[in-house]
Amino acid sequence: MTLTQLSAFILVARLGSVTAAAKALGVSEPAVSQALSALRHQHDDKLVIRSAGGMTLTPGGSRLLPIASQMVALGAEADAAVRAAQGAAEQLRVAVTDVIAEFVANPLVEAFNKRSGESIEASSGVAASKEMPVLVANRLADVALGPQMPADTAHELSSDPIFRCRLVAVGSPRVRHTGRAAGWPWLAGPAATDPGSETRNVLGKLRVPDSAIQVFPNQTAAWAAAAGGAGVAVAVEHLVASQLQRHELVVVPTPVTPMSICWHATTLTRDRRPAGAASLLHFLATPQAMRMMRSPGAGVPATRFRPPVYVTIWS
Amino acid sequence: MTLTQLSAFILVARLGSVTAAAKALGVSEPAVSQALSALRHQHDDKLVIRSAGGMTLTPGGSRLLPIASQMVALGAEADAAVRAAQGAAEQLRVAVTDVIAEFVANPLVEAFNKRSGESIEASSGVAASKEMPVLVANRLADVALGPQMPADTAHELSSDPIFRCRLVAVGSPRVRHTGRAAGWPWLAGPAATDPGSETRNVLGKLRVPDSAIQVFPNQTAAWAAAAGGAGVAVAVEHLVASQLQRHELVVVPTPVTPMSICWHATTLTRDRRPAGAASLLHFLATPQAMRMMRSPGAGVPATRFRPPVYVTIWS
DNA sequence: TAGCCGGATAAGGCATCGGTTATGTACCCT
DNA sequence: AGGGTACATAACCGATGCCTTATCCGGCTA
Repeated sequence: MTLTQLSAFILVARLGSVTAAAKALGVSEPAVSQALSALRHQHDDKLVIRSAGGMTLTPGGSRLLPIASQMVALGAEADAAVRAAQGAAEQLRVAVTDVIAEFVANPLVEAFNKRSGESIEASSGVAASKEMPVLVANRLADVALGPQMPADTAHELSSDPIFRCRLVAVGSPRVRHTGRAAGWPWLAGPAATDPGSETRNVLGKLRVPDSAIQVFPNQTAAWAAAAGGAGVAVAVEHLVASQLQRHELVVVPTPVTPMSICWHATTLTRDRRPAGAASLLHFLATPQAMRMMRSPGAGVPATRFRPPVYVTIWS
Repeated sequence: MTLTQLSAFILVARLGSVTAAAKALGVSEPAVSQALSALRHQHDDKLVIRSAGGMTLTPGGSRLLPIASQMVALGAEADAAVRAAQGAAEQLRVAVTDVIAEFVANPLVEAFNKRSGESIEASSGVAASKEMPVLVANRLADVALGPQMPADTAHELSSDPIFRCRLVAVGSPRVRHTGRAAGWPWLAGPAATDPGSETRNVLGKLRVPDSAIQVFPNQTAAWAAAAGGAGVAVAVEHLVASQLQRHELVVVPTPVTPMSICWHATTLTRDRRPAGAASLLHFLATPQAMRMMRSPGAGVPATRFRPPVYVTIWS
């Protein structure tokens, strides 16, 4: 499976014709046909089949197309990325958990970039807690912000505390939540799907069944739904401070909350840590960074906004 | 640049040693050394250099590593995806704008999947409005939900209205917004960075400068900040109904709002439309779907939640 | 300074890729 | 049924990929 073969397949799928694809690629028709044949043999699937109105995708082909597309796109991107890096700023990749991504990652990264001038360019990506040690150990991320990492067997990683806060359960002031917490309807952000997250930890300790958890596309939406009376949500206390103050939400006591937690920054051990990572760790200890972690939901200027990227690993 | 070469590079970067990488791959040391050499020549960058404590990445190499990683991972995924598709459900890819993704895409897709039994498996991805025609025309998405698409020159696409609603500006009831709208602080979700979105359209018509726009990671967060008095936000009226009713937000009049808009579903023209797409269009016209688009922010069960995926195109 | 270790390079062999031209075969359309 | 269009296959060939063994070179250490 080579990139040229995939390109041929993509064009056939997009244009609905082998000959058109060949013309687009500037090669003979059998060249494309053969590339297709190679892919078909390897995957043991026709991928595209003749039908009225051009070649159409088989189920297998329609799965392959987006993947192939991305691979080819990445191939082009690879070239550009390396070229752009010649004499460019050091790049710092920060993996963060879902909650941190939603509330503090963007302003934090933005401030760090501004502070370090043109020399470092940090960017953040969302990752599951369980993946973070792997991401950092394998150099796919330089720093991870999230729960404390278990001491690494090979002593390759170090986890430093950066911010202490409390987890609480919150609900609408107009609804009384009584009885066993496991029986309440629970509302959560994507963090609830991360087995290593503190949110998940709380739900687990309360023995809340999956069927009682409604997951929202982001944490703020879950809290808004809780304010509307739809159920109870796990929240980082200081991040809902304004809703608590305005009495849109109230704290609901449970057997395990309030719970003290501490965000940690995980990196390689000091000797093998890149300069940018060390610099970020230093920044995280400044009053400016503390202030940003404490005050939730500051936006970033339109020109600097980056949509969240989900980081993936390959095992 | 082949996948084997990239794999070799990845392992060298991760393990910090050519020989270790060779051992891991089960080949001789010159094999990986040579693969590395090929990449270095192609990109005209050393990528990894000898240094104390193993091979370390150059700036170029550190840009390449995540891309290479993803390519190799996708290579493995491709195989699995096609195999899994043999005799599996038809896959329907729905591209949606940011606002739709945040509020209605998940419940809608979930309900559609349930309704169509095991035969169709729909999934949604976020895309910029401008990219949607390209995504659909190139078979990278089967259906796009968003603003109306301009009539396609080649008459390949058709855009059908599915839901009519109103855009308003909202702010805190405790703050008076007077004077020119362009002077107010504006709070927005990622939609503000999509040049083709209705939100962007409103901000443009009001001549709000970029510097006056704070972008939040999601729309709900922007509204929460507006409720806190930080500024004014563009909102789809029925999606903030509950906040309006609870008087956390009030409508702020502007010269261009309230503005009537209409969400559209864009697909290939009927004759070349896949069966699943036709089925979804039909579903979108049902009262059940209408209800879901009208009532904002329903969560989905934990087991069915999918984090948002940003769809990209390759030109 | 000699020796060693780890990476780079050289040279050679086999397989595959990626292209060509020529030919076969399925399907649509009078 | 016949012709035309479009995809698949065959046969061939040069370039490259990918692996081997052998050798070279640059740093570190005894």
